[in-house]
Amino acid sequence: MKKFVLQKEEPRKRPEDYSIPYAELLNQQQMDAVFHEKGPALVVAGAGTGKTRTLVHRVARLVESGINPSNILLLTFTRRAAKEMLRRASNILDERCKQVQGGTFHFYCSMLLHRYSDAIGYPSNFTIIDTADALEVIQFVRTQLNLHKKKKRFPNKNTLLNMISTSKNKHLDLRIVLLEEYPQFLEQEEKIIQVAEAYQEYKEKNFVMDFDDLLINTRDLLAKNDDIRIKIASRNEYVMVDEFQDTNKLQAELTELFSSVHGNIMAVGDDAQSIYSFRGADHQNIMDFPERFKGTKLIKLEENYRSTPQILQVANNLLKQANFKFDKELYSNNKEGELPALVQSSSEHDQSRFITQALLQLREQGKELNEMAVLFRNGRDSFDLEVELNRKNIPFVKYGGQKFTEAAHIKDVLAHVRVLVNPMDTIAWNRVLMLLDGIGPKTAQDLFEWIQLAKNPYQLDLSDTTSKSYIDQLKELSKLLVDIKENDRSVSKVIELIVNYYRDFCKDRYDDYPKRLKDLEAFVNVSESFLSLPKMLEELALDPITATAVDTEQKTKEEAPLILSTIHSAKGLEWKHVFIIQCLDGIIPSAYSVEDEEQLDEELRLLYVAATRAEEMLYFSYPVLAQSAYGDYFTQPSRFITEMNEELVEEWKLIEEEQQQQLDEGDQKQLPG
DNA sequence: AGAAATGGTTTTTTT
DNA sequence: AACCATTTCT
Repeated sequence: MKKFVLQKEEPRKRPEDYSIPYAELLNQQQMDAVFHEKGPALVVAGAGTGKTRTLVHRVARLVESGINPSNILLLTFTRRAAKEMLRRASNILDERCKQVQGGTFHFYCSMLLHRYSDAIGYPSNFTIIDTADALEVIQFVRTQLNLHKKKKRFPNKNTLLNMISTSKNKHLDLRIVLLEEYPQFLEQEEKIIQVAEAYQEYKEKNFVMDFDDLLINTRDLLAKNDDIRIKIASRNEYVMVDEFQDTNKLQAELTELFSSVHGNIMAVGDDAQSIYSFRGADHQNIMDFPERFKGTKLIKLEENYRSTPQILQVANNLLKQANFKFDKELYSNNKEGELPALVQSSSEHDQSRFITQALLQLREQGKELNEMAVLFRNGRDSFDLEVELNRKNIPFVKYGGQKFTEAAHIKDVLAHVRVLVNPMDTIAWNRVLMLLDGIGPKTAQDLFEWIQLAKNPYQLDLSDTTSKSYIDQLKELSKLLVDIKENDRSVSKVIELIVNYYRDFCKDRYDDYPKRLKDLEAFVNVSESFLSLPKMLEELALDPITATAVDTEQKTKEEAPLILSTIHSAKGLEWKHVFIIQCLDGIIPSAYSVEDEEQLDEELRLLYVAATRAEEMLYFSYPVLAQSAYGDYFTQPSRFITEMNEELVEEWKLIEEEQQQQLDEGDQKQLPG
């Protein structure tokens, strides 16, 4: 027998043992995070302090040290963020980094639940409903319960879903939620609870889960089945959670469960950037982390590499206004810049003119459009600007506000897909049938009862009711569905057929149909990238198309577009020039938050997040006059801006060209000879 | 009875 | 602009 001696492999511990020169690329605190070995760690990272950079290098370092990439779990706020980080890690190391488990809590939970569906009594092909679907279910059970016929106005479906979701995310009784947050609806408590129960029942009967269910059911799965928990957590040798300040209590619990075998958990976040409490996020999670995970190593990243000192001064000054103080002061060794601008315009439209012209001027100076961004509190705050940008042919993409896949016309098309994928989908059939003339909630419901019993749910010949006005339309629909079912076509071909069928409905229903028809064409193109109809539905639910509109044809040659974004959707991103528009009291802070100190603080953090996106130059802009249905009225600039130390910003005055010329002439007259 | 039209109210941010 | 409740139409 021959002996072969295996050398003992020294675990790589010190930076010098690695091929990547980490010490040259990172500062000391970042190094501490990247080289943190075992046990829990909390990285408190201020805006622009290289948080993402640190996570990316930590992934690379762990993989390089020999950890199997699929035993690393990286949880992020969006799937896009996870993909981007793994791409960057692959760039600095190699492709192995792409095998790191990653994504949102919802995505990872969905994966686990599909795998262990038996344990919770669901079929493995249960479907996920997004917010818009959930709203339709609420609407459906609401009409079924026939709750109206009361002088008192019943909460709308959005409010109802918010109530239900809050009670689940914060683990409170629905009554308590009503008492604390919706006292105006307390009178209707019984009926609201009825809706909540009917909603829950619908989901269980139809084997669907909403976003909250994904988290709750995973928590229950792991908490009640120790064998499954150990199996899953054993695999998660290293767990990292990004944006920890925006996780909710459930997610904090899940974090603990996921890492419960190895205990190697690193959370990264910034309590000053917590902006999702409306969704149940609890920035207390950051403060509680060291208690939840005993022996936590605390690492603080404090040097900002993103912005000029002038921008940071403004950001720091904003935070000082908080009712509940932060112990935070960003500093930077970056080179000096200009004072942030405070721009007052006479109207919203003049504001749009200013932004557009300023953008064009910057472009002439050689700046790329995609180095600039316009940020705002609400999706609608950019409507006027969008019109102006279109007029000036400035290409832009908008993030936040209504998503592409949430628009009614796209939902209509998708409802046909859902009917084809699952003929028992009540809500989808409802939507499809109610498009037809003469079919309302009741008839749609009756037809669905019939469909449930039919041999072929797509063969809609109800020969005995020929007298009905909608019978011909029903035949058309049936022809489409049967045809798609019987032929094996590509996803995009199917979408094209549905769009062709739907086009006339679109024209009838919407005045702005040209725009919507364009969206439909774009959707046919987008659908090419999906492998199957069920996969498409799943992907779109967990990772919806975040832009508001999608280009019909990929205009590859054209320049990279300007970014318009809600502040919420701008999280984690950065641009050289950042314009924050509609800085008005009532908008930011939102009128709904001014009563409550904590909510007011969140609005302040929102403005802080917006301001810290800027690298070179920051502009706050607001109009003094606003239009409403009843006429124009004067507005107040945001209290956060008026309370700011005025030396930190420079006021810009907008002057019309003619006025300027008159001024010039006036000046000349005063000049001697 | 049930669909469509009309009038008055409310309107955030998103996985 | 979307939504809810009520009124009018088929």
